[in-house]
Amino acid sequence: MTHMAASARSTPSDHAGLGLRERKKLKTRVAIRDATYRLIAEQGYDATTVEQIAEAAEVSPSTVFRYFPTKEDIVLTDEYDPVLESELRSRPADEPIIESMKHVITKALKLGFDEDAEMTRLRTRLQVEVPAVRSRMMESMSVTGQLLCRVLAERTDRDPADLEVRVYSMALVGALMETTLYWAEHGHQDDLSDLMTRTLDTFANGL
Amino acid sequence: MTHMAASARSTPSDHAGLGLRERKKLKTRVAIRDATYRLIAEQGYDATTVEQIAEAAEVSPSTVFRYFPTKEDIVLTDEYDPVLESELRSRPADEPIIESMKHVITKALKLGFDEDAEMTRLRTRLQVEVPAVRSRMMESMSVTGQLLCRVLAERTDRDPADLEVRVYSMALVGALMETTLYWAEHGHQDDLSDLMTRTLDTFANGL
DNA sequence: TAGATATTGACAGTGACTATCACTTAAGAG
DNA sequence: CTCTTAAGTGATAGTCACTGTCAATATCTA
Repeated sequence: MTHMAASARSTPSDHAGLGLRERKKLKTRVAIRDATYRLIAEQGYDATTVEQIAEAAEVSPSTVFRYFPTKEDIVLTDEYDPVLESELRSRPADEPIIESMKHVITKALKLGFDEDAEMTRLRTRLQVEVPAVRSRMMESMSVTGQLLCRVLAERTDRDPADLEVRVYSMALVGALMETTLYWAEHGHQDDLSDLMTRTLDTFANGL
Repeated sequence: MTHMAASARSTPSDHAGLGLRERKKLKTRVAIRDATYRLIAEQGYDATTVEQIAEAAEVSPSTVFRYFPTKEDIVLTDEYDPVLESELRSRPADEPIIESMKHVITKALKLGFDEDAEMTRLRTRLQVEVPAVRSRMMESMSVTGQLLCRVLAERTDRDPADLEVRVYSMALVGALMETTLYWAEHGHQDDLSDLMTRTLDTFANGL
């Protein structure tokens, strides 16, 4: 879901009664992400080195890479795919997929989005402006695509590895991603929910 | 079109009556690509450094980067987007887009593909196996997407920047790309034309 | 508290990519 | 044909993302 607009500063299931170790890890993770967003907002993406991020987050560069496999991932990583999946599964099984997506997306935007609109805007702006970030976002597409494959396969009683299921899923994910880019390219002026609705209608009915 | 299967060892409009300079450039370009494919086939993608490529192609590393912006581009770059565009435009304007795509793709596969099946297989295999290559391929999607936007906009008499046009185009390109991946993942055993036909049917009619 | 284990930082790489500059070589004018 | 101009090249020296290793430290468990 990185390619959509859901934000993710605080993880879905924040610090519960975890051990000290886990709590520290979470704190470090958040520290790195916050430092990254701050520095990038100040200096831009390319001008911000991992070393600077490490220093700002008060960890070593090694640690940064232990938490995030690549620099782009610091910006992009979120944990909303599982949420999306369970939300989709909670919709009636005979509802058309497009309808389900409309509901789920609208809900997701209402909830997760207002919560931290600033970061979502920065993130989507980077997706438009920084090739490396866009590229990584597109890779994340295939993960969400696989998720969709599973759900779709279940609903239509097919194999998730079927060509048809995979094609339909990736086409859909591609459509959603393009919508987010469109939104960001136009300065986040439109209402994203409206755009998504238009997208899903186009997807269902053709041009 | 990098994400599709069209190959491109010899450029479409090979060495005509170009000046000596142009001919040399073309030779260098081909030398770099051939060296790259050979080394990668022998040692794998990651184990092959740009330095090795430069040495094998008998140029300096600087020159390699003058010809190709990134290492992935050496593998991926092709020049078939313009061909695709003109072929698409040569179809009757009132033909459904999906039909046009079927014709154009089938034709492209028949022509450009048998010519150098070996390289096409290596290329698509790398798209599956090497994340960096897949990632770059996905970036090239958006270029082909824009191409499709132009053609579609013209046919349907809309603005190529319309959300609907963009969404439809990217969805279609995503579908085609997924098909190529599917083909490569299954060891290139299916007939790619058949797969593409199934894909376009799914795209037109839904799941 | 003692010992197993997880997490970290320091260090030393590798390799893709960039910028600069002098040098060679092809292209065009007279 | 030759001189000028500009294109193309190679060498060099960098930057920075990212990897691997190892010793030190912090947490957990018994």
